[in-house]
Amino acid sequence: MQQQAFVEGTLPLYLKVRDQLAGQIDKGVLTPNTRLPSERILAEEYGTTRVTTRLALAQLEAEGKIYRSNRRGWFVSPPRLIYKPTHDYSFSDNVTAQGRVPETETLDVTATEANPWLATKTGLAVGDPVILLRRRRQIDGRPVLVENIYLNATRLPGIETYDFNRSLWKLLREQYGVELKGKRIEMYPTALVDPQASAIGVTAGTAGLYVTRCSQDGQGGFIEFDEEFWLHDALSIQVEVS
Amino acid sequence: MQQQAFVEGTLPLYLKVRDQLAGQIDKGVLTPNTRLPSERILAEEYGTTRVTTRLALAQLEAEGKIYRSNRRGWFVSPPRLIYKPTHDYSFSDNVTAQGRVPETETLDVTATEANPWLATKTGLAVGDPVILLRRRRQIDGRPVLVENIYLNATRLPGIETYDFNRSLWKLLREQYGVELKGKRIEMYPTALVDPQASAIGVTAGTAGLYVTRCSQDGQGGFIEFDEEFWLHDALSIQVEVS
DNA sequence: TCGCTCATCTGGTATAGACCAGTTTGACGA
DNA sequence: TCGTCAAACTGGTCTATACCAGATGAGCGA
Repeated sequence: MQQQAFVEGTLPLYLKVRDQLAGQIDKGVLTPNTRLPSERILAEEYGTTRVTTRLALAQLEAEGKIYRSNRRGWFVSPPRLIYKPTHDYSFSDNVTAQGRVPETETLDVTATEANPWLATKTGLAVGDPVILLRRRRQIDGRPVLVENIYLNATRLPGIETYDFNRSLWKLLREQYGVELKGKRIEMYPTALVDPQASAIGVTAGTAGLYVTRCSQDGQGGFIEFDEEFWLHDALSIQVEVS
Repeated sequence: MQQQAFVEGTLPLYLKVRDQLAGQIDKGVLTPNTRLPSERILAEEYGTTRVTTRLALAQLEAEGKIYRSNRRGWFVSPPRLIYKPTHDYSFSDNVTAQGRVPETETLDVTATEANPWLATKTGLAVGDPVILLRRRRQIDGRPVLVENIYLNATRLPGIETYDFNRSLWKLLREQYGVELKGKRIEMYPTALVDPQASAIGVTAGTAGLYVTRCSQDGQGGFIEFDEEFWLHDALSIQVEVS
């Protein structure tokens, strides 16, 4: 992306503070996952108050340059994970391939039924049995997304008995002989609200990216519908068409 | 997306205000492009201060439910434009097809050279001649994106003389016989900073989506590299793979 | 050595003001 | 009737302060 044009002294104070900190990040003085000085100390350093300092920090957070860890402080954001939704099937493989450490936790598994919203998304009938799987996934120890996975219980009998802390894609292939083919992906930026915000451990209102993915097998049968809530600074999406 | 779970009275005040306003929007009491009451009036209504009220408004803004117009007030966001980057070539056609009114303004056209950053993105050599075209695009009178388009000046001689307030894709096809084929798309959520923020007419720090698109013709030759800065609440992206 | 407690540090939420800079509107005058 | 201009109103920025709740780490005791 282009650099911000230099602007003279009429720049608001909170943007001057932003520019100072952004400069230190870009120059590498502050490296990924480094903690910034506390808000009170920054306020004193720049001769202003916490409120104004927080404006500057919120700005950097919105740009994806820093993130906060609940009541522990502000940290420099690591590089974004490159995510190719049309190619990547395995979160773990993708994270590992980029030299980072993935982790997946299953939050809960529930047997339920398709509601009207899910029915329109998947082509199921309202009331069809589905398994709802909620997982949290981390990169280098930082939670970056939570996901709700709706599985076609008719097509995948007994799937709720397996271990979900591994690649779902491999499970489907090895246990059910399913090869995922077609995908319909939809995404837009939004803020994370509860319950997803607390599941990731961020405050409500943190910027995020909402991604849904509907997968089918080779015959066009519905297999799984995936709803992902990402931290907005954690990923960069790439799509190639030819 | 899922609804936020109901939480009891320990909810912070600014989230209660958020929920009240969000309810009015969801129920249709407040309709798209309606102005909200002013911050001072909302503060009085909810028995709190402007700072807290602004927290609630910022939260709704982050969710994409409302947007602000500089010193004119807060407004309810219209529906997101559905954008299929792999299929859609024409902004105008896409907006029109969704029953809305597009508008394109050319900000400036500059003859320049590929810098190292552009060279890696496009495959051009550093110093190769390019035309930089900056445009602003609106939906229903609201600016929703600015874009920097880098055109291959060698491949498209004299292109700087045309009218750019129309579809670039049609211009390329009709005047140069170019059919865009391959595309490499990259996008991530970030905040808009100057000069893009002022070009759209929002304050620096407004949430946005940064999209780049590199297009080639049928022979794989580089045609144009497009850098788009969208308001984050203005679009929903859809990608289909089979 | 290990576990617990508690002081201290962090950000999170909130109040109560102030002044500034664009936008809008309505009254006034030509 | 129409344009002008000033008042009123909007959000934008900022100060100064307060208290809360979760995270942390030092130190104490078993």
